[in-house]
Amino acid sequence: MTASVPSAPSGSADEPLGYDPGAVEARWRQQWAERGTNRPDLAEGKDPYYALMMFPYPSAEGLHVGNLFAFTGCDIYARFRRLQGHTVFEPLGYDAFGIHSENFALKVGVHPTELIPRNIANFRRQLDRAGLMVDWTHSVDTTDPAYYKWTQWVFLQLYKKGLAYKKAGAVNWCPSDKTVLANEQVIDGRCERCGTVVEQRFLEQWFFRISDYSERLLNNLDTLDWSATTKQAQRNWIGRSEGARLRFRVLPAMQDAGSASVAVTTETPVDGIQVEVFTTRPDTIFGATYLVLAPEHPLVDEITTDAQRGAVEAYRTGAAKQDLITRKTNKEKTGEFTGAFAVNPATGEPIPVWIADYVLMEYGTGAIMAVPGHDERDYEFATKFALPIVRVVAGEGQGAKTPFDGAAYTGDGMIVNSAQFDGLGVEIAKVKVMEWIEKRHAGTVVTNYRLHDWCISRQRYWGPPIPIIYCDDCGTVPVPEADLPVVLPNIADFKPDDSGVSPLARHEDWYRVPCPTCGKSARRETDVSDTFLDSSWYFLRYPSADRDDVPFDAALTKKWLPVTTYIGGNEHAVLHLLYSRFITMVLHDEGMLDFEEPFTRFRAHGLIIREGAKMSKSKGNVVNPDEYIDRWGADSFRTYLMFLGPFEEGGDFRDAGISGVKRFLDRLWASVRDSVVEGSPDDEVMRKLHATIKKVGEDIPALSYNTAIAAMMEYMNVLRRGERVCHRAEVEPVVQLVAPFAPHVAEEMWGMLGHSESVFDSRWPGFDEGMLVSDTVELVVQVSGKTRGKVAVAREADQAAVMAAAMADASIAKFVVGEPRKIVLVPGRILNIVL
RNA sequence: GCGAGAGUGGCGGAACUGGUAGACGCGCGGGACUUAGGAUCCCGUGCCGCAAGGCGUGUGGGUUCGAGUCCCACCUUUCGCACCA
Repeated sequence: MTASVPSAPSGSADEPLGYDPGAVEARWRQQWAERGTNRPDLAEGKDPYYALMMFPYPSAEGLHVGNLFAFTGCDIYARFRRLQGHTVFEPLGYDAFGIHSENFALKVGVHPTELIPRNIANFRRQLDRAGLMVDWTHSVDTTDPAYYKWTQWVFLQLYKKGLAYKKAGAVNWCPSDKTVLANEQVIDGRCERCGTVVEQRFLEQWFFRISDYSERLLNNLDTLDWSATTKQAQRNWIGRSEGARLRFRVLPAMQDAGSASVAVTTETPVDGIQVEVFTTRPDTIFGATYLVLAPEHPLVDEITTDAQRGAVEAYRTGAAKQDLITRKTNKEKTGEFTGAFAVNPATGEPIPVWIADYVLMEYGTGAIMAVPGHDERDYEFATKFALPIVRVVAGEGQGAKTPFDGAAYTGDGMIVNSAQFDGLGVEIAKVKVMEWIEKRHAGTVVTNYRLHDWCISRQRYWGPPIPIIYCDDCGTVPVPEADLPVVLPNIADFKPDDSGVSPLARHEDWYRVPCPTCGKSARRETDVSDTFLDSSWYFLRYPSADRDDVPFDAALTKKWLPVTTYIGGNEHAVLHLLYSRFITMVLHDEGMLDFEEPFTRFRAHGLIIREGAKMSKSKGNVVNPDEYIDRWGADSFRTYLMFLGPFEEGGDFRDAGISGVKRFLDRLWASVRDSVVEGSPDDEVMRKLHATIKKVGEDIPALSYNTAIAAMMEYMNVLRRGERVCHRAEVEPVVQLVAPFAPHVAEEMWGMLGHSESVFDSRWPGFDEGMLVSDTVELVVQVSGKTRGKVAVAREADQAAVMAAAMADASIAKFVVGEPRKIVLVPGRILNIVL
């Protein structure tokens, strides 16, 4: 490519400024493709840098500006690293399986196998003109059998390790999507996708034992360079709490509960029925005045007395029928007495056993010891049902007999009414009580996690079939790896029904297969897997995307992974990242990966809003990238997106704003075009240039793109002040600074400066520290803390010299009446004369 | 309720370990060049005031020579989690 100056935009022959982005960008897209500029040598490249962005779901609406915002942010970072000398791998693919695609296909009546390639083609067209440094020779499409073959392989690795299991259980069922949802997909009792109230159903589901990894998933967070909010979100989700499991012996059914105490001994707690509870407050055990079981608790039947059976059954039926939304939002306490009593292992007293829906079967043991004095929920319940409330913790100014003032006391304090533990602080008491409990075999210290196992089966069509075959003789048989992929058949009737099984179950010709072990007629699993499984390992696939013999090549993986920087949306801060970490840990434990955390650095980008409002189709305020790129060019569009606000916070897209960015690029382009090599660069301009190189080089790694752009604009203002002719040395480095943001026009300008190689094969400019300091400095002068002016003094000027300079300025001196009480001089910054 | 964050001009947003608040851009006002300009260039633009000057970073206190920045109390708001024992 020789240096060339394109003709001025059409219809404006006298146009003094401004390039034609349409022509420039098309030319450089073609150049990049021909030269292979964006294809790193994965095998040989030095200093590898893996820049990953969350791959998009290729929707029918096309690329969203939010996608482009994220991708551009990642691309700028990647291009910057390349300019610094790294071999940068920046892949992109499509997350095209899942309910979202399938529902859309159903809505428009087009089969997903037709729809998805069409959407992908459109995405690719849009992505191509966005100027991303993507290596399209290493892409993935999760719906491609060449990809999901290995998704199924991942399932088999977990299955082999005993980490995939099938379990019948209560699942969340969305009556609208007609499918099972993961707990994570239920928000406030509603389907996160369609908002329909979720029902409970009992189905056989495949689960992954992610809960076995709770502790590692939690502890490893400390080693990761992730934003604090993302780490916190993961911590909350994993939900570790330290506590204890305590066993309460249930007394045999009695006619008269009042006489129970005579039968109580605590010496033989292992006999008979016991209820195990989870608590984080073992220190309050002396205040446990009743037990509560979840309505679904398996022991309820056994312990309920004949007299109470009717009432208990009625309550359980009511609770079961209740959908999750009422159960979780209705805070009014309800419950029923089982008629049974258990022994408080600390006091030896009998306490009633209740059932109530405020106790959840999924958490802890599904049973609690109620300490109404020191737990708000228990207090409310005890008040409503007239159960005894005992104080066992006394706070500041409280004693053993201080009555409750309408609420539980949940604060810190001293243990009271608890025999030998009286007088201890709450934290010490937790330890001492548990020592005592453990000695008496009434319980153990445990750590509890909220994280549940990951339900990966979906009774849907548009996903990878789970590679399992059921044989009457051999039982559950994994599909041999050699037989992968289990190809998703192209069926016309892919609409789910409420039978609780996948549409694939209607196709015997597909599911009827010989058993891989014995050869007898057997049946395939007809469920498909969760989309989150597709995306839990795709980053491993990219470098090896052209290999069909292995999921990921060992040498390439060793070289390129873990991902150096991962950029994506906060909406995936919990699930996708957690699942990816889990799968990576499992493969690590199998010896297939030498790292257990896939993403060394993760940053979540912010959200783009439009004119102060959220973008939505219904409001009709969605930004269509095509229109803006047509009008302003991709370079201006990219740079404007980054200029809106801090990358990690997002910004407010206003149509008017983009013109300022185009003007900036036009000015730079004109300065380069008109630059000369004769003479020498201006000192002041060069000082500003070096300061700008420093600032941009610091801002980009911090993802502070908006201020980097502002710094370059500021430099342009200095550079062009007085319409001077620019020296080439004053503009050449700026082309490199702007290149990550506006890659096409940067290439164009680089060519205009006489370079034949891509600007991205040049090296990021250095700066000279010596250029950043000058001999004189401007010092702000304050009088009693109020700014009154500024004086120019030598850099090393001492206090006397600075004072003299200040007093020489009449507009400052007039405020200094009398003798200063104190003079504060911060060299290079400020002089404060205190009167 | 718990956890994390955020409140700065007409607007988006700057401000390093406390040191000229409002960089940069939009918008707006004025000017230049023009038949014209939604093109380009220059100047101005926090508020009050003719000026000198005063007032200003959600509110009220505090620390300091000096506070957008630190401390205390409160208000508003965004995002997670939420009957998790």
